[in-house]
Amino acid sequence: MSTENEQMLLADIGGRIRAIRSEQSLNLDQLARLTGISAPALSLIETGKRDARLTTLAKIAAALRVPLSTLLDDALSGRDARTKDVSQGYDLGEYQ
Amino acid sequence: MSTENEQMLLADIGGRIRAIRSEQSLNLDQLARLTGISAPALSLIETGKRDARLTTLAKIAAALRVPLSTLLDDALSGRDARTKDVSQGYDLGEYQ
DNA sequence: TGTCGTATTACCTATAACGATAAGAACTCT
DNA sequence: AGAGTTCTTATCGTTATAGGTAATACGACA
Repeated sequence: MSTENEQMLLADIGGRIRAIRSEQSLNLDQLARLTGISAPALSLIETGKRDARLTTLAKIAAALRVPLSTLLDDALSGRDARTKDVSQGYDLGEYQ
Repeated sequence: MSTENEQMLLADIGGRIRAIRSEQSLNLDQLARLTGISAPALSLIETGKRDARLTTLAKIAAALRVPLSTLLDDALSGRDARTKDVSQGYDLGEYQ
């Protein structure tokens, strides 16, 4: 998986977190205390510079009181999943 | 956030991945080649013993051709998010 | 210009993910 | 019992997350 797509995914989800946080008028320090994640770490995640772990995202979702799936909504992950390709690369034929 | 809840979250999502993989009649080696993630790593994730990174989950979702949100669907993250508590702990009053 | 609030970036250390490989368990066949 | 397939567990090396702290932008506003 190209690092480019990963960057877009992280930036997309980070932006979504920031949007929700802003809606709730929380600053990074406040969210840091609510989640137990440091403000610098949150900043990296929101700006798409860090590839957070699942439980880290779950803490953020819980603090923002939104379902985890909302954060990932449909980020460019399995986009076009059912329709066509997965932007090349994943072809069973080569292996099985 | 209690480690107990995290374990349940990881186990829940891992089980969901395994279910989808089984539906598609893929074994761990095949999924490993599709994702670029090693079979042992996939095993740990599916059994809830590893806290995977976001891009790792995205690779799995892409290989299984399902949206990322499907994997997390409503796992016990922001469950009851809008209704009541978040199973204690996250109370703005204490901080702001 | 200076200050306040907020966010970013840069160190550091500890912990954990991840790949690779190998070894072990479990289960079904003949 | 032995062979085959699938999954699990363990160990090792590399790399990245995450917290802490401090320093550095970037605003707005008096």
